[in-house]
Amino acid sequence: MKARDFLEKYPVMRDFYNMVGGKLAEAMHLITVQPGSPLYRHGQACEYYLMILSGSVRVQKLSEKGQVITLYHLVAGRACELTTTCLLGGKNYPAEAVAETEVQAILIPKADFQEALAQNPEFRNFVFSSIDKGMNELLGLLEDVSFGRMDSRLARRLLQLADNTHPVDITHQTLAEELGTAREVISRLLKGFERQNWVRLHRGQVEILDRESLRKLAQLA
Amino acid sequence: MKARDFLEKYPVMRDFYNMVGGKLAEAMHLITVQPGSPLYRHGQACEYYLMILSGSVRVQKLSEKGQVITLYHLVAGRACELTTTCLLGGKNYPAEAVAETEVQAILIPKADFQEALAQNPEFRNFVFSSIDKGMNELLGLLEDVSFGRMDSRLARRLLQLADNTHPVDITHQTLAEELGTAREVISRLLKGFERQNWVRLHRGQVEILDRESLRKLAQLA
DNA sequence: GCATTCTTTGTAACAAAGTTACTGAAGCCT
DNA sequence: AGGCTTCAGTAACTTTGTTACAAAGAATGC
Repeated sequence: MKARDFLEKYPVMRDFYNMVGGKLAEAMHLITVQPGSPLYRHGQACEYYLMILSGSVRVQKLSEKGQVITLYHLVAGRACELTTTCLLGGKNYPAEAVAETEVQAILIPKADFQEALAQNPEFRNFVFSSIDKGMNELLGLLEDVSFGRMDSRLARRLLQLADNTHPVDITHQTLAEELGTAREVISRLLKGFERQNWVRLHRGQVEILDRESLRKLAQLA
Repeated sequence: MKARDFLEKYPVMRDFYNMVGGKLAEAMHLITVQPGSPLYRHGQACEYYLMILSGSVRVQKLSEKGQVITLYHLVAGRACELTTTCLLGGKNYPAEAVAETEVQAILIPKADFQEALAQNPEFRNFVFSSIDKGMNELLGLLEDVSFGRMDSRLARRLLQLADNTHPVDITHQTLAEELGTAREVISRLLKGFERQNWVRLHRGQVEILDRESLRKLAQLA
């Protein structure tokens, strides 16, 4: 794809494109991933720098018993920090990434990435602060999981999701995987929210009735 | 301190010293920290690369309510990965580090660190894989906190601690802060272990009687 | 349409972990 | 010895996680 067409199609990438320059831009691969398909799997070797152009990706960690917790989501313009650290460290992926929608992404081969990292101070800076951001996000999650109450965490997540599309289209199971808990816990809590008239529940959908009360619950811890 | 004396005193640093070379070695500061004193605090700006020469440091995250969870421990020869990411990203510390014993450490000023990072491929590699290791350790902790049972986690930690010194000298409170739970939970679980004759409890000390049973408990998740 | 099957949700009963509120025991200091 | 501080024990209760089903809604096949 020509640079012009590329930038016209993905305007979020303007700064990135200018930063990395034409040479790295040529090394990039463009990929499309279907919803539900993996971008990478646990244990897989890490060969490419990964950045999302469009759509949404869930990065999650599985336990041995098949339990799931979502680490973060990748949206347009965000590089996957886990991939980046992995690439730097030369180890295999410690988690997996799954497309939530159809996803467009760019891959930059390891060698080209490393060359750019060595030669381009601006890019180096970009990569380093992205790692730092990712680490901080993970620490926040750890704090939340360790000390936060589940009702509070659920309320917060619902509000976040409602910012994008209101009635939030999501199953209890998926919410459970977002927060690293069991489906039954989510059902129980949501039913409680409904009794307070904070939400109305439908199959595969949560309708938010009282943002303010949810916000208050989300606040505390 | 002369290089010779330094290496004689801290033989773990041989490889590191050879890697970074004399120039960086001259930029290093040597510090001593008393037990209980902080090496850095949450919110503080990060100005130095940090590596431990002797003693032991606990790196921990505090919640707003004063709850504590230990992220990892630094021992001789280990660089603090959180410090490193922080330094790369230019942000403030998202956690704190406290000396558990008397600690000797070296500090490398940010500017010297960055120069070495740019110019020394071997050092770059070292730093990158250390970050990767730190990230993986944190992900492991997250998994453990999210899905592991507390009795299993406690058993594992006791065995780890017993590897260093046998009767393990530690209070229930400190164990709780290691695992990110409440003191009461630890007391309850330890009392259970004692009833099974797996341990004997003393003030500020846990004596391990049945390693095998603890190991079995530690195993499962 | 109607039966079958799969997915999603509801719920009860119980276990594990976190919280609140005390009590008592052990060590330290004067 | 008496008083103070730190550490440990425990009961009662709440929240969260687990196990085990049941039922409702949606999709599929006939």
